[in-house]
Order: sequence, then structure tokens, then C-alpha cells
Amino acid sequence: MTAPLVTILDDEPAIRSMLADALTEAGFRTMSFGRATEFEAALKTATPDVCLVDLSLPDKDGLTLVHRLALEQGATVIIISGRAQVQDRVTGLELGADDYIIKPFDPAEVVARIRARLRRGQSQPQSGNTARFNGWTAHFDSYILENEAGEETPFSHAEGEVLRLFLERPKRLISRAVMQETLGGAAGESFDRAMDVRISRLRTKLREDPKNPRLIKTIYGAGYIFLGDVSWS
Amino acid sequence: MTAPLVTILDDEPAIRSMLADALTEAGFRTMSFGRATEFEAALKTATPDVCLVDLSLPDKDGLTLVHRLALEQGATVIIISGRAQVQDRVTGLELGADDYIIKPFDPAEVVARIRARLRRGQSQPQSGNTARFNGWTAHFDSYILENEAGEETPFSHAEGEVLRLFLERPKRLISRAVMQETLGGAAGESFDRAMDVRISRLRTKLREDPKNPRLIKTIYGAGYIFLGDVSWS
DNA sequence: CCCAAATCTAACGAATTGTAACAACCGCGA
DNA sequence: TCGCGGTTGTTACAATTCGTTAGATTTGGG
Repeated sequence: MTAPLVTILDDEPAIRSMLADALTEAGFRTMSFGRATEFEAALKTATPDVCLVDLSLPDKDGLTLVHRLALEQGATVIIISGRAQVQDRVTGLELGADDYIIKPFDPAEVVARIRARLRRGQSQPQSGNTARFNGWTAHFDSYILENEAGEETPFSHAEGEVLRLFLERPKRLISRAVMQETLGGAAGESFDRAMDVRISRLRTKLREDPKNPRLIKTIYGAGYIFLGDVSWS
Repeated sequence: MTAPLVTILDDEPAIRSMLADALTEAGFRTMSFGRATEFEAALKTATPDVCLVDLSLPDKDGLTLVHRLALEQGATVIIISGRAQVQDRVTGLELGADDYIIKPFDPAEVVARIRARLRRGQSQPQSGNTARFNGWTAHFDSYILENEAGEETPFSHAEGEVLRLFLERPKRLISRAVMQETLGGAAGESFDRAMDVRISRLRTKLREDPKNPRLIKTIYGAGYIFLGDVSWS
């Protein structure tokens, strides 16, 4: 179990380092960014547990970024802002932020609020080895996939890795890089086509319509999203 | 689907009614209590989705109550307190509270924070991912566009970005510059023809008459305007 | 009405992704 | 050891996405 990863996006270096210090001391891993574009680039290869975002960014509108993060990635987003008006806070929260902290802030409170968010998020992780989603049941201990009619299809280890990754992060974008890392790891560095093939095979077992997949969506140039209402048991 | 239940525990009647009014208006069910003992008695017959708790109670220590609620019941707890010290907030959050709001507060922010908690807790379909407009239904989670007849057309990520931008700002001029920034971002500065093409493709999917577009209007020299009665759900 | 600028869109092509087919590999029983 | 069935990466080619190009069309000023 690695330490949770917290990203810091703020244009002021002083604030970045203050936060990074406090978070590191509190036992988190951190990554800092001064510009939205850098941050977005990094998102392709890492999945932070919590994103701290300052609204006043030099190169992009912070609120739009928050909205995208929250909606498309399903990420946990905490806004840090100098704008103290109630209306600012309300719109920030309504756009999908999980919390809104006003500058100047005390790093200890930031840490406490991050912990509060993680407590909720992690209490969910699969308590069992069986997942149900959209009529399907996946048994990870027996490597069997069962459909509504009760018909059983075995799946292999490689397919199971992909399926589990999806089922643990439903409705969130999973970048190709993250997949590589989580799965093959040190395997083939050069050709990631293996990834596509795995997904293709998984889609076949899930009876996906190739022209119009319902469960595993491809986001061109970004990665995949698994749509499905997952419940573990 | 009944409205979420929010309990209010505060010894000041004025605050109770202020919160109750705001929450009712926001569509929640509420129950108010002035003493911890009453509240605990009510817990035996009802399971609130969110508990608002004031720390200064006449008959019991609020923090202990919060701890019990959070730990044993797994309830979502939001502390409302006049104690504004950072240390108070940190200990409150560490004892299991999900949020900490300081008096005096604005009811609108309380509502927004409650909504933020509920959004997470149910891990249910993130609301606000489906938009209806003029006979069309756009499903942003599944990347599908549905017409009145129920026919489905998938749309791509790039098309979705444009469509979402329009649907979030209906009946308002959207300048070309804003689009560039919101979308491609760091893409080519020189060639914005890409933008036109995206819109052209979107128009095709929306079955727009090229001679007389009804939904996506071009404002020569300024930008675009999306006409359509949008409602998100 | 004429023209330059702005916009539309069909067509092309580079990059990305899908998948069938093949081959390497593994475990297992005869 | 051999052969068989199953798994999985690789290859090759098909399909898709999406920016670019270029020529047609539209717009609004003079």
C-alpha cells in the first residue's frame, strides 16, 4: 500500500512548497505544478488521490479545469482560492469540487481536510472478490464471468487484471500509461498494442457491440472509461 | 427516490429554523433537534444522510457525539461551530467529521457543501451528465446522442467537448477565443480551422440544415451561439 | 454590386485504436 | 517425450478519429 498521491496546482511557488512540505511530513506523496497544462500532461501518467487546485492560474480557467476533473475523471478535487465570497464557494462546490479552502490557510487544516476526504473514499474498496455490474457478475477467485442468464465464461489472468482495474475505477478515465504501469509493469516498453488486444478480448467476453461499446469506452488519445454500476461483495 | 434526509442539531432555535428553511427549499427533508439526547433517540428510527452538528450543546459534548456518529454509524457528519481556531477544525475533522463550517455561515454554502458530500457518498451516477434540448438527449457519460425517435448516434470525445461547452452556456455568445482555450488549449495557435470542422461535424450529427441552422448559429466575426432550451439532469 | 475576410465542409492523411491471425510459451496427461 | 488445449504477446492490416488543406460559400462594408 503506497502513500496516497496529492497533486498541488498553484502558480505561487511559496504556496506550493509550503503545501508540499506539510503534506510530505503528513505522509503523502506529492507532485507540484505551476501551470494547468503541465498538470494535465501529468494526469496522463498518474492518478492522484486528491487534487489541490488554485483557481487563479496563469494559463487556464481554474473552474473549468475543476469541472472537467470532477466530471470526467471522477477525481477528488479541493479548491484553494483567495476568493472568499460565498458565491465563489458555492459555484466551486457545485461544479464538482469536494471542498473549498480559502487563502490564507493553515497547512494543518489542509492536511486534515484531505484526510477526511480519503477516509470516505477508501472505506469503499472492494471488501470481497466478487463484483456485480450491469447484469454481469465477475468472480475473481474462480476467474469466472457470469451473465444475467447464469451462463458462465471463464476469463484469464491477463483479462482479469484489466477487468479488475476497470471495476475498481468505474466511470473514470484510465489513461493508457496508468494501465501499462498497473498491469504489464516492466513488460514490453515499446509496443503497447498488447493493451489494446487485452481490451479487445475482454470486450468480446462482455459481448460488447464493436460499433457501439456500452461498458468500455475508448477516449481517443487519452485512455478508457468503464461505465457500469459496480458493487463489490 | 425520496429526498435526502438532513438532521440539524443546534441549541439555538434561530439557527435551526434558518437551516431548516434553506434545506427544505433546496429539496431536502429535515429534522431539527435542540438537544443531543433527543437527537440520539431519533437516530433509532431514522437514518439521516447527513448530520449537521453544532459543537456547543447544553447536554453533551459535541465532539464525542461526532466521533460516535462517524465511527460507529458511518454517518456523514458536518460540524457547525462558532469555534474558529485551526486547532478546533483539525481535531473536529480528525475525529471523523466530513466537513467543518464556521459560524456565522451562509445557508447557501451549507447547502452546497451538503450536496458535495452526497455526490460522493452515493457514488451513484454523477448527476449533471445528461442534457436534454429540443428533442435531443445528450448522454455525456456514454457518449451517445439520442433523438426524439430514440435513435442513438455516438459522438466522439472532441465533439463532446464542443457540445458540452454549448450546453453549459446556452443562448449566449461564445467567442472563438474562448472555445480555443476551453478545448484544444495548447493546440495550434495559427490554425483555428479545426474549430470550424468540429462544429461542422457536430452540426451534421444534430441534423442541422446547413442553410438554416436552428441550434448552432454562427455570428460572423464574433463566434457562435447555441440556441436551445437546455435542461441538465 | 464587388470584394476581402470569415466561415463551411469535402477530402486527405497522420496518428491512434480494433482485431484477426500467427507464434511462442506453459502446464498437463498419455 | 509428444501432443493438446489454453494463454498471451506480436504482427499486420482495417477502421476510426481528428487536424489540416483547399476550394466553395457566405457575410458585411463600401
